Amino acid sequence: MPHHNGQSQNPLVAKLSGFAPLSRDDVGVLEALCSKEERVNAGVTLVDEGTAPRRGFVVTHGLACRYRLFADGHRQILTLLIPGDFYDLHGFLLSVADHSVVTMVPTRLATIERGKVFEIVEHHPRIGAALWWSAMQEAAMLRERIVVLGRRNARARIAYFFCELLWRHRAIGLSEDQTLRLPLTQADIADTLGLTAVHVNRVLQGLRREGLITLAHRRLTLHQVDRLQSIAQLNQDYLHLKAVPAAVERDLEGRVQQQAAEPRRAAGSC
Amino acid sequence: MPHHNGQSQNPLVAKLSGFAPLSRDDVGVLEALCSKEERVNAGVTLVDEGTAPRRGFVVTHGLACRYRLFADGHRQILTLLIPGDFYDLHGFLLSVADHSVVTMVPTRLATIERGKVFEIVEHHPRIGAALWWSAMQEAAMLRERIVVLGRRNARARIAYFFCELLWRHRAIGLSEDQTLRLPLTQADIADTLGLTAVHVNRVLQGLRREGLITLAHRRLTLHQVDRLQSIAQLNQDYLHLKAVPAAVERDLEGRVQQQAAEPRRAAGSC
DNA sequence: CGAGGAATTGAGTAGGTTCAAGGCCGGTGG
DNA sequence: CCACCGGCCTTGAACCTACTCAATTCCTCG
Repeated sequence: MPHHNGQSQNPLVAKLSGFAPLSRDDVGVLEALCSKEERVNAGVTLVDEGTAPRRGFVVTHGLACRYRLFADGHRQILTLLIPGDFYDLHGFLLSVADHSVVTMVPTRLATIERGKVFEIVEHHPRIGAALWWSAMQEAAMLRERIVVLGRRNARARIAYFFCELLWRHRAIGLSEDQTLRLPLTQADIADTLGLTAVHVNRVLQGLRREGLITLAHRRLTLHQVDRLQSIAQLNQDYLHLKAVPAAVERDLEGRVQQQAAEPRRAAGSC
Repeated sequence: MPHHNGQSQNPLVAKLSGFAPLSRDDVGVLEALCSKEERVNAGVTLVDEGTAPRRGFVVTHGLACRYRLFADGHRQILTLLIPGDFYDLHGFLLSVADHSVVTMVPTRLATIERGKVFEIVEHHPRIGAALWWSAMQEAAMLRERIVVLGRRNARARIAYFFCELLWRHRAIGLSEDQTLRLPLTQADIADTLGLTAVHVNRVLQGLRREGLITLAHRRLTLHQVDRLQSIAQLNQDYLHLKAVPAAVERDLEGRVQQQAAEPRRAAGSC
């Protein structure tokens, strides 16, 4: 059972490998899925709230965000899309997008043909399982944001945000040590965390003064991750970014074998 | 093509019917799924953060909530589970629950056997599609909460919360007119919206004074839904609670037929 | 080198919290 | 049927976090 282990160059593979053990074949399929990259400038709207999105995509390089804009000019960033993250992977033809997506730096995408993912999942149950876990983790992150916005002050929100970013970047092999690329303005951070740019500025200065972070030239370094985690009141393992628990792996193997023995059975995943 | 239309007594059927047209057979399967009800008192912990949840369930009567508790005694309610809502329907053996679930009134549940849903979905693509849409709508609601907590004041948060509740209750046939059962304390509302009970109290008084709501004896009435929606800065149709767009129905029919013609194909759903 | 976005700083304000006390109401037991 | 009890709601006052508005400086990029 030849499973892929180390971190791939391909961020999608790296991310999904964290959720389920992928075979060499699985990896090939995912790499093929990302092969036709498209380059997009910074500030390009990929999905426009209120219109029907054309098709899904995977971010392979760069950075984008989902956001909502309001009449009064306020903005709320919902999630960042870093390499390996995707939008409407299943091509579910939303009639109307309830939020927009925009690139924040020059970015590369692989657009996904409608229906393609269903096909893949059918023949690659491990990919299906990984996508399921990925969706569950995404939901867990949304819930965590609700907690953060509902019950944490600015300092804790920012500490949380930085810790989350570090972990996500590590999961796709984009952060050796405690440093990562962060091409966000303070206004972007504010819009992510429900704060104002002015206040973000002041809190960042505090964190810098205490030697907890360095943030300059679009690079963020967390000097004391453990202290930041405690400021964020962060529950170490909420993120499901850890290796898939052994029980689940056994479960998956069971289903894979079942499928082999009984070809009609659906892959129990999408 | 005999599809079920009107609102069923069964809240799960009513809810899923809003997402995809269900056949008589589909409805029967869902009703069977909910047949073994279990009665639970108020204040019973169904899932305990930090432990492995035993199994998934559907709420058939009553009210529960997902929440997180903190060392300092603060609480954040993540989502309410009203009839028709479910927890871990797919029985995905989470190694550790990242939040707790507790009943808020005497409640009836149907517990779901592990693997059962995979089986059902395999043979009932319309149910699979409906569950997919349900999951997407749940994610949309989580995103909306992020917006509400990030960028709205207390008055708008509460107006939003009440509008959402009304719509959700209507979707399952639990609200004629503009009234619904709301057995929450002001502290519960505060914990849902990231506020304090004291402040919720003051804002509620304002809404009452303006004749916008009545909230007493565990019953909530919205007297001017349109005005409340505008206070909430609510985008009418974000909720995906509307009828499934025609395009998606066509798509579903396509896939259903495809499956009939080519039995090996997975149902593209779970 | 100039221009424009981003970061920084200051001062005043507001929305919401905190702490604390009192009143209401529903349910329970005598 | 009434009295009691505990949880919930209500009110007041002081405080504080974060916002707003505005001006200045710093960077970065062309």
